[in-house]
Amino acid sequence: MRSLNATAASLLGLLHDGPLSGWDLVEAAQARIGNYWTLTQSQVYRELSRMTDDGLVALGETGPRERKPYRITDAGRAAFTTWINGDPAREQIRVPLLLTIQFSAHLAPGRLEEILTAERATHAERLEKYRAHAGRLELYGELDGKLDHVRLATLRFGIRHEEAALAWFDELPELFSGTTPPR
Amino acid sequence: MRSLNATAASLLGLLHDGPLSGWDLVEAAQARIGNYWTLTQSQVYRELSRMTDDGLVALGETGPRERKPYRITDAGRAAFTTWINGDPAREQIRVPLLLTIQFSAHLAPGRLEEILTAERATHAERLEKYRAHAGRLELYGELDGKLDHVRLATLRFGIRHEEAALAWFDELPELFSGTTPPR
DNA sequence: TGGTACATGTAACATGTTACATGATTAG
DNA sequence: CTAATCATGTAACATGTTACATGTACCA
Repeated sequence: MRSLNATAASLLGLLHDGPLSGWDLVEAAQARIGNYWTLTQSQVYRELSRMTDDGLVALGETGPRERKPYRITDAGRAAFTTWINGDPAREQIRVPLLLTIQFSAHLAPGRLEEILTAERATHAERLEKYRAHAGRLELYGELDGKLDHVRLATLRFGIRHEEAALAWFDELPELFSGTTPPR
Repeated sequence: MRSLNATAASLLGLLHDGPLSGWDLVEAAQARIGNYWTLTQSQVYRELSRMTDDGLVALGETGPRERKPYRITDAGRAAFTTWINGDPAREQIRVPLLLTIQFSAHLAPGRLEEILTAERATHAERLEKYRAHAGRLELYGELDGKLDHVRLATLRFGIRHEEAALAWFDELPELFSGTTPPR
């Protein structure tokens, strides 16, 4: 049996909480793992039919609006458990902005500053979004005593990284000013 | 004319400094942009033959060991300039470890700690590597007065992010301990 | 009754990964 | 002379992206 890829495994992970249609899965993935894992609707349907062939999920009765709920099978649960207990794959590192900087000698005058300003703004927005979300989690956690640690942990990862990005943007002018930093 | 992808554009960027063979390009890419952009040897040869067809690079005389130097053409330079002046693409966010955490309820006992320890170590190693590299750059910069700002800037990005990662690893136990952090 | 959100899916293509096959040159 | 490194390339496949086609149900 072919081993799972991270995207397929994530869908199985989401299906542990109960049957979901392809559409539901896209929504759930966006909400639960969308901050650090992207998948498209197209991929979801592809993985679902593949996993159906492999017996990892099974199709339920078609509901209203052609809704087709998938549920995880025992084989699916087994495959998922194997996958999750393996070593996580290496992080993907793909930062187009750093390519722009690497080759910034070829930029039109003023263009670098323009790009940096725009990029900094999107990072600042993301940070705000994460902080607001984390704040809501903590608030509800205090109210009902059931803090969603897992969600909070992944959010904190995003927060740390966005803070790092902003700090970097802010030290950039100094780096480019030509003064060798004291050691 | 089809527009460039970031990988092809990077190769053109590297070719601005003079003709390079496919092999050279793999090495150069690894050294210059490998910290935040991955490409395989296979991709390099594919992009080179595509760009040759499109007239963006041209093949020189075969040298020793079947060495085939490619040089950038005027069309290549034009395509590159257009590409680099465009908005950088969105960052890729793919963090398998966060999937592991999201679904950590399904981990075998003790497995989460094991994984976190291993992951933290690889981040710590990367941080050390980046710091050492940045230190060398700064040292040479002081000696000959020509500090490589661009290289240093991209390294600092990596350093900031690895520091963020380590700080996150270190706050994790507290997050999981169940105490709602004070606001 | 008409627009919006729900819902499924395919097609075509781009990009990325892994494995393999082949030969040239150099260093020990 | 032989192992390592240099060097090119193909094949097969996996994954990701974009665009399109189709139809359903709700709600204003």
